[in-house]
Amino acid sequence: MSRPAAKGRAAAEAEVTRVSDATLCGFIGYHMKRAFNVVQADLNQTLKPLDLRMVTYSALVLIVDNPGLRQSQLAEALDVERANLVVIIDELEGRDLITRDRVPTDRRAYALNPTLAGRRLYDRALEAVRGHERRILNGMDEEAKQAVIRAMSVIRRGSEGG
Amino acid sequence: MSRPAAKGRAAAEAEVTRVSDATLCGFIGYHMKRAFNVVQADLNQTLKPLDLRMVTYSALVLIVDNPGLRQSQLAEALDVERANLVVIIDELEGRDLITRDRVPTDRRAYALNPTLAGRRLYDRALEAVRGHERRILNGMDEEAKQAVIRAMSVIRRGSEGG
DNA sequence: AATAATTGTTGTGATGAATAACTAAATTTT
DNA sequence: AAAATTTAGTTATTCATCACAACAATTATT
Repeated sequence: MSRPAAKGRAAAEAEVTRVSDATLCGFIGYHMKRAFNVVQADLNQTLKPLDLRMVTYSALVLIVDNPGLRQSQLAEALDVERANLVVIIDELEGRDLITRDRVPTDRRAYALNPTLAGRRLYDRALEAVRGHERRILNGMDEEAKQAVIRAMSVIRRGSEGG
Repeated sequence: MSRPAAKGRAAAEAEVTRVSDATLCGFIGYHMKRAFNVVQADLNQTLKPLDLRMVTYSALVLIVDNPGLRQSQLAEALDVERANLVVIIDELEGRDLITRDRVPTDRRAYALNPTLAGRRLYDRALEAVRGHERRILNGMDEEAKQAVIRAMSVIRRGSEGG
């Protein structure tokens, strides 16, 4: 329809010197993926000295901010399967960053609570991640940041209310 | 430092009714991840009827837009390992969407070219993905879109020039 | 000619996410 | 109260993805 067919045919014979991603650049999702790859890579490097990954970091933050929450609540908040959360919690508990406390009123459930070491690591991790964001956003002004947050929220909302 | 310790201790005893992700919401990366998850899920659903995944779709687009490019060029453009690109190309070739043509001037290399079926699927996929973006962006104005693209570019650039 | 580098390929191991099946405990139904 | 259903956490399995090493064929370098 809109694609100039002649160009494609002609170019097929010649050498491709510079690969054009112009079509993909027309999509927001493409830009998001490329940018997020960068963010993820840098964040994981940032967290490596603290022996944390993205998920363990997020889990720790949510546990410190919401002490006493259940594993199922955390799983839902993190958007991971309950089953897959187990190993994450195992890791944090094994490092004495959190405790699994039985809930007297519901003996099926565990209440997750941070230890002192967990809170200390939380503080260190938060500082590190703030630095990471300063680095990757590289002087982006506040207005631009807010615009991104608004846009991301629009995308997230859209998936809820079908 | 800035965290009100008393709140954490007190709340540890009570039930957690609503899980707060306020701390994580302070980070752009968190919003990006959550939003990108939505995008990825919807995009994969969108491409499923065409038997395409994100990577095979991107690969097809780049091959149609850059006919004759080498596998190594495509691998670099897609940011995947040459080794891992092989199976992707195998799939597209197996479905007769592209051809691997030996390059006379360099008999190590293959030139990737779309078939007619490949170009047809390209057109259909592009239309589908445009619909997908319209859906997830849900009436976001052009200015906001451009702001996102600019911001994502800032993040991407930052990772190149160290 | 000898050596090094490049292109595509194969295989493997680590990782992550999705699923089913299970135990224990709570809740609902009968 | 007994039975059935649901829920919380766990285990194991499968599957896809990805990084890495090693390799053959070809080209480039010295």
